[in-house]
Amino acid sequence: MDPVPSIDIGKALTVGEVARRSGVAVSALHFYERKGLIKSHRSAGNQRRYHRDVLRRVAVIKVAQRIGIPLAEVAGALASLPSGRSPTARDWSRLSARWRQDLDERIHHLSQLRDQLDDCIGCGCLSLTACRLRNPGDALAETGTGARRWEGDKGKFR
Amino acid sequence: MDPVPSIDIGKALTVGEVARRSGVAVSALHFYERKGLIKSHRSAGNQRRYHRDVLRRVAVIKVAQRIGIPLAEVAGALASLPSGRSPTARDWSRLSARWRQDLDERIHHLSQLRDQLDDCIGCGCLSLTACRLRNPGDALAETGTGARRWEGDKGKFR
DNA sequence: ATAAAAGCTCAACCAATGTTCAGGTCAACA
DNA sequence: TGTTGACCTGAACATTGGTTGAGCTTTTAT
Repeated sequence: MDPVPSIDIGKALTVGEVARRSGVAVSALHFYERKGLIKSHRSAGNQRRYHRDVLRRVAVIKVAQRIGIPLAEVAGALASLPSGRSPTARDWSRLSARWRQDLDERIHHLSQLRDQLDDCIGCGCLSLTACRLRNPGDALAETGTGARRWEGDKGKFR
Repeated sequence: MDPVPSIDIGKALTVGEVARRSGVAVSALHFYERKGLIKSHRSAGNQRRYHRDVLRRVAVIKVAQRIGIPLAEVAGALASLPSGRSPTARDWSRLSARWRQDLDERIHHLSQLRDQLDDCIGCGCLSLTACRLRNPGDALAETGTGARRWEGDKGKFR
């Protein structure tokens, strides 16, 4: 077996390996690192080496992205995890429950919008005074200055 | 070949007036014009003057934005309208029916995602092989290279 | 030993939706 | 007539989530 396993490092992963196994591009991993979502240590020759738990972290990132959570928020959430250890099922539970709420609100928001649109298609009004579509603020508050949320996972032209 | 405004021009609107009455910034109106969503003619001194129907067009734009239709698509839709005349109730009906579909799909998409998330919160797995959240493609196809859709109307820091 | 593959950094660029600024002009009111 | 507020253009900047390229180094395979 392994003659020199000081601590179970379990073979660090290179950036290319992480990219292949997680399905995100190398450039994206660099980017996530700059943004503080993942960490690496360096080889003697200054190349990135990742602990295996990075795979789970990237998985969390990808799911959060699909839900529509901006990276900055994911960064905060991941930072709240005890560093050094891999996110456990319990950690994931905590994060995902929060994000689920977010998702739910978004769905609710869109559903209300759809209902208003249905009304409006009927009346065809776009009336300045009466149309609820044109006059938000009752059901749909313009909730301050937040990051934009994207829905789709498109935009992967390759 | 237009000696005098014979037809009821009804006092053209300045860009400031349109901004105040439509609730969008002057800079946004310039932008919409560059993108071909609205048109203006010019005063003797090269200032923009708008026909009143611009207000209705801007209303359509704003609603489309809330629904999450990218401007380029709105531009196409507005261009398909007989130019020169204001969008009628019937025009609006046609457009909004299409956009409603779009909205519906988006809601559906998000709902599926929520259901998957619910499953996953329960199991806490994020399993590489089993987790549907991590392995899209069955219910949620990564549908090609489309424009991103935004949900919120935030990001108006002023 | 050497060549190819993979990795490094930094900068520039993409798309979408605008805003802000600088420098100059126009229009309306007193 | 003068002043002030509204308007003009063009360029640069902002945000989010990355990608692409140039130029150079490290690692791996033959």
